[in-house]
Amino acid sequence: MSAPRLHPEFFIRLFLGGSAMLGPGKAALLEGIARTGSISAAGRDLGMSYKRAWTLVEDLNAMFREPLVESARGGPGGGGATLTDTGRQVLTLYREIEAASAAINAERLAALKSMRPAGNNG
Amino acid sequence: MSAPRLHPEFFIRLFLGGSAMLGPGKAALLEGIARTGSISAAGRDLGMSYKRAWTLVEDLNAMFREPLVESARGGPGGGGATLTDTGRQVLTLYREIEAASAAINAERLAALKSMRPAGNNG
DNA sequence: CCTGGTTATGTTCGAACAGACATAACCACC
DNA sequence: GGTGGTTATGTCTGTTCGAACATAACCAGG
Repeated sequence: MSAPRLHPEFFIRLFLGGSAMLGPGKAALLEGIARTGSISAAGRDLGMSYKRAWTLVEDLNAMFREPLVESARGGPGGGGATLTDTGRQVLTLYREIEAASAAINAERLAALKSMRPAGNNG
Repeated sequence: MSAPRLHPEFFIRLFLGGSAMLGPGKAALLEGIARTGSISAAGRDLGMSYKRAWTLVEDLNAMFREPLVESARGGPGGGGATLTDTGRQVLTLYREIEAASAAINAERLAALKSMRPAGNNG
């Protein structure tokens, strides 16, 4: 196993106006940063390059009035990154949206899956 | 205006196991076929090439036990395509999932949008 | 002062993908 | 029998996207 493949059957991508979009990748990255305290560590966990992780963070910080991630070069451990209050709020809202959608549609999703060919269920 | 830009805010992509996924594009295509009775006409409406539309139809037909689209070459009007019962069911379920998710998360989505910079609402 | 781990950026290469052409088969209709 | 509109496929090409590589700045700690 390489990246802890998030399985969900339910991928939600939010379009917040302009080209600002928020999906599973950015949410997972925010969560990884909250957990590890580092952009690069979060990126490693998710199997993405530091460059890509950093680019996503830049996108995230640009798409809200206040940044979601605060970062520091140097210092103890070489540096690090943490979620701001706004970052935590956005992540929480996204997770709630995911969970609520999955819960309210569980039956419909099961109906769809029951129409699939045998042996192809994930 | 080129393609009748589907409303968005809320894009849901379902992973049904294996590489089978169902998202807004395929749903719109199914709807277009139901409306126009033709793959190419539906493709034109959505601003996609016939090739692409046909490829998506092939995918859709392969991912369920029964085909979602039935097509005929030649005949009145040169040919055409229609949704099967399965096709209508799948489309209906997907639309219901979209609607239910949007409804139950309207408030959370508004909260997210309120955090965006001014003048960038879509 | 040197080292190590991190943030921050630029550049380059390859693969995946979408779009544009091109063609053939099919059949009601005139 | 030709025409027209459609389904059905293949090929090619340009573009986009990610991965990989390379560097630099930064600073606590030994």
